[in-house]
Amino acid sequence: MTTTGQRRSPRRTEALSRERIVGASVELLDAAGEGGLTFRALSERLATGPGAIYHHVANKDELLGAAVEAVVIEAVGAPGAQGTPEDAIRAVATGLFDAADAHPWLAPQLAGRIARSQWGTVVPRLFESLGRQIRALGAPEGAWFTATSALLHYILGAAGQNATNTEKAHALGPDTDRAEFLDAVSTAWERLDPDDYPFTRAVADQMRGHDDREQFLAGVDLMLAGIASLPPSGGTAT
Amino acid sequence: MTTTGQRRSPRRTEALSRERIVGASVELLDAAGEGGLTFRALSERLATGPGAIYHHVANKDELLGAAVEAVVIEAVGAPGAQGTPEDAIRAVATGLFDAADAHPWLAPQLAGRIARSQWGTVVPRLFESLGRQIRALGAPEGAWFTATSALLHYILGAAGQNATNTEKAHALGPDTDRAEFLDAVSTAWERLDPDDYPFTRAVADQMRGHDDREQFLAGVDLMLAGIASLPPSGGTAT
DNA sequence: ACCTGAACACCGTTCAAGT
DNA sequence: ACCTGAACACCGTTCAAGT
Repeated sequence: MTTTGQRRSPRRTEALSRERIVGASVELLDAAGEGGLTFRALSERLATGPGAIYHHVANKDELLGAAVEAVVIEAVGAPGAQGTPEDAIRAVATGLFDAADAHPWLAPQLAGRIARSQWGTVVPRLFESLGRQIRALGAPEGAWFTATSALLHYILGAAGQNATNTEKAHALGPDTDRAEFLDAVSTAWERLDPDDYPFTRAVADQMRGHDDREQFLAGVDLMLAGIASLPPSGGTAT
Repeated sequence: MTTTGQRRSPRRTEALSRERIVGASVELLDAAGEGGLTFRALSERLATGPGAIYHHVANKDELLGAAVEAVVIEAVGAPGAQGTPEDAIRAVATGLFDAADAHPWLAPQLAGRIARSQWGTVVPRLFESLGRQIRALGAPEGAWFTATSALLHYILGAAGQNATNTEKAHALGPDTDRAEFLDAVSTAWERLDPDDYPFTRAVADQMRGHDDREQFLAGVDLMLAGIASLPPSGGTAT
């Protein structure tokens, strides 16, 4: 009957909750990569035993999925995008691009989950927000599904690749920046066998000195151009 | 080089080799999924101890990478494609599509490896064979890299998704075929909240009764249309 | 109801010892 | 050089026991 709330207050500093567990998981993943997320490391960080976590989360796969969702939802947020459909699509794309860059474990995780159709709530969300804009763009109805999933696959794939470039550049040493790393990659490409890899060699120089974000958005625009070029209706004849 | 040679024949049924190990790994992955590949299960199948494998393979990650490569190389094979560049691209695409369908672990593995830039020898190979055709298509040089990686990301993403559909359909029971499974998915989509998911609901009906391979190739054609619509040169202005 | 933490059934990997 | 297989240092997960 003392103090403010007179319900027996928890003695522990903070009660365990799914939210707190997911938050700590994201921190662990950011700090130590995918291998860093362990029920033991997690329970130590939360000052409990490993078994306690199972009261809030079914298993590790669900926990990883929840971490993915938390990060993606924070990144793309509310649909409140203004401007043209193209702008709205670019906003979703850059949101994922930046999130993948900030959380290097994100893109491989998300790509793997999509490939396994473990969609959770986040894939339908992304699909929906991209698809609405494709519809607004006036794409023929028969192409909606194809165009939306092509766009989503590209965004995730390219965002992930960029994130890994960042990571590998850092791994080469704190002084090494992206440009230096990309230069190393394109030099390696230029050393490929001219008979087996003529195209890759020809393209190697394009990697050098190109802004990744710009390259990424050029890819998005390429897809938009493809969509815009579709005949106005009934593409999927049978 | 078979038994004919009279060099002291090994007493064991067959000497261990990287090739045999990779072959057994693919069998294990096909039979029991990604979790089925274990150094213990593998060594049992090969009638050795787990330690023996390390004489031919550095670690599990390399082993998985080798399994991916073996399957992909068998699928897309030699570049000897004839016909138009479009046909050659479709040949690579359907090769990967079928391989992903036959080996459900392939697409998630490959997607994850690309996202982590663990390219091995197979990603450059795919990149090269797709890129050559994009060049042959007359795409502007500034778009080669972007167009090729967009195409590769789409192919892997969509092929993986299809493979999972096959798997999940089988999991529902041997009698359940794809059409039945896709029907269940689109019914679920139609039950989504009309306020939050208007687009996904609108698209749900398209899933029903559509041939997956056809849908997949429609996506490839969409990308080709985007590439064809590019201005003839110097797209990447700065 | 929630938490504890020892215990279980596995892993990948190593390494002395064999041939 | 190649193989053996016990041993090591981990995992995710469970579960009796506590509060």
